[in-house]
Amino acid sequence: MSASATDARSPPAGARVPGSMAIQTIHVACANCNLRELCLPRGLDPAELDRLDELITVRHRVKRGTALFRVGEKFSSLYAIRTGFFKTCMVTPEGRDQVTGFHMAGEIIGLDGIVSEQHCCDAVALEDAEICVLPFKRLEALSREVSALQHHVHRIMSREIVREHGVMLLLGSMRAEERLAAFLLNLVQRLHARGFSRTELVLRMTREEIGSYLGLKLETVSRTFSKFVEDGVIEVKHRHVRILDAEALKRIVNSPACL
Amino acid sequence: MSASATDARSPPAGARVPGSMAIQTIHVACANCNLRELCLPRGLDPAELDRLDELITVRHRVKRGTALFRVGEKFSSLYAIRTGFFKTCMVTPEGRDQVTGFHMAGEIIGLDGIVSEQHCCDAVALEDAEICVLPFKRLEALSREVSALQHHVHRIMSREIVREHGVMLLLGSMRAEERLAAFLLNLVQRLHARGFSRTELVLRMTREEIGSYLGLKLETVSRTFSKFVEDGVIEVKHRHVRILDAEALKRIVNSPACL
DNA sequence: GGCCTTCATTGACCTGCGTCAAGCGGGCCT
DNA sequence: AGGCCCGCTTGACGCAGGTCAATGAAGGCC
Repeated sequence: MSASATDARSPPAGARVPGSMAIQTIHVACANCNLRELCLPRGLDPAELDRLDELITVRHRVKRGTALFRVGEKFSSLYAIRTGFFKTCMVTPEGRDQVTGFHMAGEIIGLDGIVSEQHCCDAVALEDAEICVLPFKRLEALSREVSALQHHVHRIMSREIVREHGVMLLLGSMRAEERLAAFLLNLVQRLHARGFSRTELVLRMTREEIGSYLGLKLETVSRTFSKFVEDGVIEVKHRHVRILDAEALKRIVNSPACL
Repeated sequence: MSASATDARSPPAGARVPGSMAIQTIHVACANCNLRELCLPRGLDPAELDRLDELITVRHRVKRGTALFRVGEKFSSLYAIRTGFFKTCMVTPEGRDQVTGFHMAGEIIGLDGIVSEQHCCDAVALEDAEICVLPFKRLEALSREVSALQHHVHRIMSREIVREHGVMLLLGSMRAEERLAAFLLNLVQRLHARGFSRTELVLRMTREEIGSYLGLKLETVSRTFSKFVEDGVIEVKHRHVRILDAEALKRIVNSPACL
């Protein structure tokens, strides 16, 4: 069905790559990437996968602590995280900043830049990372021809909107313990979907970054961790966290707080 | 407290069922709609506009207090607000709820439903409203053919992501006065873009709804309004607000808080 | 018009989290 | 190996905003 929509129209200029894959830092085809189940639409047939591969001509490494993009930079591409861990954060004029998300392998970042053609947040690698560059103009062109891809792009954006709804709920109505419990459960669930343990995780971010994301101060994050340890819910050794009682965490999140 | 909180939000059961009394069909072409500059891509030529018009076969009225869609309902369409005012809100299992946005004429709601094919929040009219139904499957099909429309859909979703980033910043790092000042400035700016005064506005939502959106209790919202009135920054009469000193509000938002 | 429900305001008090400060341990650099 | 710095923990204290309660004002409904 995707094919039928494609003919008739003149192909957009530059949709096809002018050859040379020589410049790319890393060479991995989408078809071989072990994230394809997470990152790509399942419905793509091999021919469509090849076309997507042509689109992604650049993959590169981002060193820990460096930015993939920054506020105000011109938007031209989305980025798929192959390995590594990113935070996105906004900086207000007065210097306050706010972590708006943590992003791991298989996730797409850069969506904020589409609307005004420039990025409105920073994306900083919290550990050495590898990313695929998806030139947005060409992604749009291809998704006009491959409806499964088009729908996938829509789903990715919608998922980000829903995720942010969840963060608003957290920031707007939860107390410190609930926020941290929700945060841990969310992280470990996403890691589990990537084949990691569902009880153990290594935090890639500082207490201050967690606090910024959760609308708490770093001291409160630290104290809340200690509280959880005291209660036997988790074990913490620096950035290593082991969840001893996931049910207790879930109960904390769902606690009616008052009443 | 439980009584007042829940009653306020649960409209008469069944009032929202599509096709029932609250919702009636209206006939207005996009080409004649006075919101076309806000709602539609500017780049559309008349022929493309006609095709969009074909897609939007249903326009409805939604009565104040009734829901356009609810959590868990199957997603099939986006909705463009022609007139009226909506809130979107999430409800947690334990009954806490969180207003995630206020939406006015020219804005598109329902984007949350794309990812899982069901809505994950409620959209409730805060005043009698008229909306255009955009069947999403057909919108996708048309935007595969009209690239200006495709890009517009992407921009709308990106804008929503950026808006939510802003709310996260607000919820995560601002104090009560800053939140309310930012809220008022945002509202009046959006109203001004629709031809209304830039100094006067009528709040369509209760103090409790404002509080929910801003992560504050209704008493705090009320007190903060009173504080602003005392300081001569605004005048408040019930839901009528006049901004006397917009600069002061801006200063409050940008205040370095401490230091 | 009068009643009733809902919304808003204000006061008094309480508490969760922020603030400030001190100390400590690990990792990194030379 | 040693030292330094950064990130983390913990304690003491204060305050912004939450909680509880009482009162009043406005709009809908008969």
